Amino acid sequence: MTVNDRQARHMVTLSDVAARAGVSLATASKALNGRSDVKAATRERVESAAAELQFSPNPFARALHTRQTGTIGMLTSDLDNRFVLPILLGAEDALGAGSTSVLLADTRDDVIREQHHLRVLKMKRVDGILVVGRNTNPRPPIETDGSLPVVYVYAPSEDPENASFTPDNVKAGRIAVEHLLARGRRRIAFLNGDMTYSAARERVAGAEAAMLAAGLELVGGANMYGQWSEAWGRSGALALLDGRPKVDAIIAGNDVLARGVLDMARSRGLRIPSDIAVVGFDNWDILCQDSWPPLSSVDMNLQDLGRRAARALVEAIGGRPSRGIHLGDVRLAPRESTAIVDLPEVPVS
Amino acid sequence: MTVNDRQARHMVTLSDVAARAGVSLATASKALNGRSDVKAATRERVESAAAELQFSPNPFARALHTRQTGTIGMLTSDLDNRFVLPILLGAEDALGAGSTSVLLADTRDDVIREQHHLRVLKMKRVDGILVVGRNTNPRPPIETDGSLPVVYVYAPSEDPENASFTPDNVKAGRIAVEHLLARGRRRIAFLNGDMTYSAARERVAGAEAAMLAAGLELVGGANMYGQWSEAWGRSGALALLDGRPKVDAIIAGNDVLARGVLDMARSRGLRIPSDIAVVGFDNWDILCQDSWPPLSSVDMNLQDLGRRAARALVEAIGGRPSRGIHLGDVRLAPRESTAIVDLPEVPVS
DNA sequence: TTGTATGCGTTATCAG
DNA sequence: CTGATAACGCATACAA
Repeated sequence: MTVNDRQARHMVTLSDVAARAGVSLATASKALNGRSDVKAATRERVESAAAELQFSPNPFARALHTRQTGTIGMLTSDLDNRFVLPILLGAEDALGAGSTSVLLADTRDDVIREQHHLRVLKMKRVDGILVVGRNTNPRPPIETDGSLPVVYVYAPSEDPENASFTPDNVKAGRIAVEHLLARGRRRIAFLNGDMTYSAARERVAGAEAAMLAAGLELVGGANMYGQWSEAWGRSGALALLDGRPKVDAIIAGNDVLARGVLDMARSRGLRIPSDIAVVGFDNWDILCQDSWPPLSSVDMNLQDLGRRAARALVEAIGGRPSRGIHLGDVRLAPRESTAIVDLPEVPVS
Repeated sequence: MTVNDRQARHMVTLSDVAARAGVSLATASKALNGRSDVKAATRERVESAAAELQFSPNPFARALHTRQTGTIGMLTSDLDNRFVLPILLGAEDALGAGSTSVLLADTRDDVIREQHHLRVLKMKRVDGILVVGRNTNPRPPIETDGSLPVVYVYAPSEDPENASFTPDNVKAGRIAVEHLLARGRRRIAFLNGDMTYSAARERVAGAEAAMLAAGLELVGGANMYGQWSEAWGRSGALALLDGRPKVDAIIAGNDVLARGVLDMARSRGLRIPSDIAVVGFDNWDILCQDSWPPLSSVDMNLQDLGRRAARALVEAIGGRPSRGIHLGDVRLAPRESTAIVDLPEVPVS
């Protein structure tokens, strides 16, 4: 159980395999790595010897030579953030399929900690680094000597030369509107979250553009910013529900806000979706799937984003770097809060 | 940017440091590692030389020798699970302070994947493994040859000889009741989640014991099991609210259920907490902090649990293994849903 | 096609 | 106190 015991335990090495196969160490190495020319029969002998001994090459001895560690560093600014999880999952997914593994480092959004972890990751000789932001606001690039492949996810790098993967928030806003229009809604309001988030600004921009394209305007305009809180969702909704013109749909800047909107709408005696439709963003299952009623939401496809970013990193490590901002696709997850209902004919405004 | 470039880049090695300090390789090594006796002046020279050259020892060369990799594996059955995050965070916290880093592996709760990842982790020569379960149900131990230190978190190992860290769900149930009793509530019901979860069974057991200790009984008994869903929270609450005797407090098996209870209570025109108090478990901020009203909840202290487990693993790696199930402390996070109010005098039952 | 010898960057064991 | 020197496990020119 202790380290000493493990040290004592003889790990089977390549020499053991070679001995068992009756060949030299070099031949065993070549056979196992598919190098050079090795007689098929010999290779077979070596391989079965390796299998019988359950040989697994010591990655450190190998790394000493190849300078490839089969490990990438994941620098996340805030692990305790629901958005990083699916990204991490996707990355782990894409990498784990190969044999590269993920070294995790949480910086707590702290510059000092970030530099510390960066140093540690470099020390561990990671093959590349995935930088995961806590929101989609562009962030300053990490300091490297340029020799280490880096890919940014969620929060893109401020340097457009770097490779970044971030969700398409503009499109997200657009498809929210298009979904509601398709459901026959016309008097749509956009209750937004914190203005300092580019996600908030881009989502409403996309929504506004889609409304314009349909010859409509957002009820209450495009500047209903507040906080990412249910409380603001409730109070914002209250203002909208009591205001004029009457809205028949509210797009909330994210699912948390949408929950507040649902609560307030119900408490005002409105039926959802017949009186008013509600749609959120992020498609956070815990908030959407089982709310009253279940909430339609735009899914930002974060897992896929993480997967793509990880793949790009692997490519970069392989010498095929990518550049620029890659927008991740998004899609709407329809639920009861925007279900089709027979709407009464109402004159516009 | 490519691998070749990096290979070309000359990494400063210990010989460089030694040369610059004008000492031998061996002396430099000793000086830097505080080994053996080295003259203070010499050590100083070596250290400054190392600093000037920004020397960082190649961990692979080192691992080749010491058999210690400074890396632990984290085998999580379900990364996309809110409970693993704080645990991971705590572990990362405890480990990152030293220089051990975390190799992440998500098994998707799949036996095949688990074995695969286990193999990979062993191949990468991790110093130890932290196994994080998706719930607190005991799980079968992972297959190792016993030479590798393993610590189980959240889901304890079925083998009592292994080291496990799991939250104290019994105590959690108890303090929920004690909190409500202290707030003057007497007719308390426990609306529970999925019966197959030991967390559900233990929480209600703790609650029941605490009621008994106060000479009371749970309204509706200890068997109101259902699902971990808001829908069940709503329908269960409906039954309780319309039933007899009238309850003045509902303990929900977790925060999700509690949200359903809140929704239903409000929709029945009840005021919270004056008419009825509600308390949940897990203290999931997104659900508790900003609900209507904010929800009191028992915090399972997962981050601390992760931290403790990680420390135990480090100890085990150092040759001081621990054994058995360690219960993590829990505490109540009071919010408005159980705030003190002037309760009307009511006869019991 | 196979084997020999050498080096990768450290640490550890000995002599000096 | 310091310095050669031998491992550690593997990959690879080069020789056979």
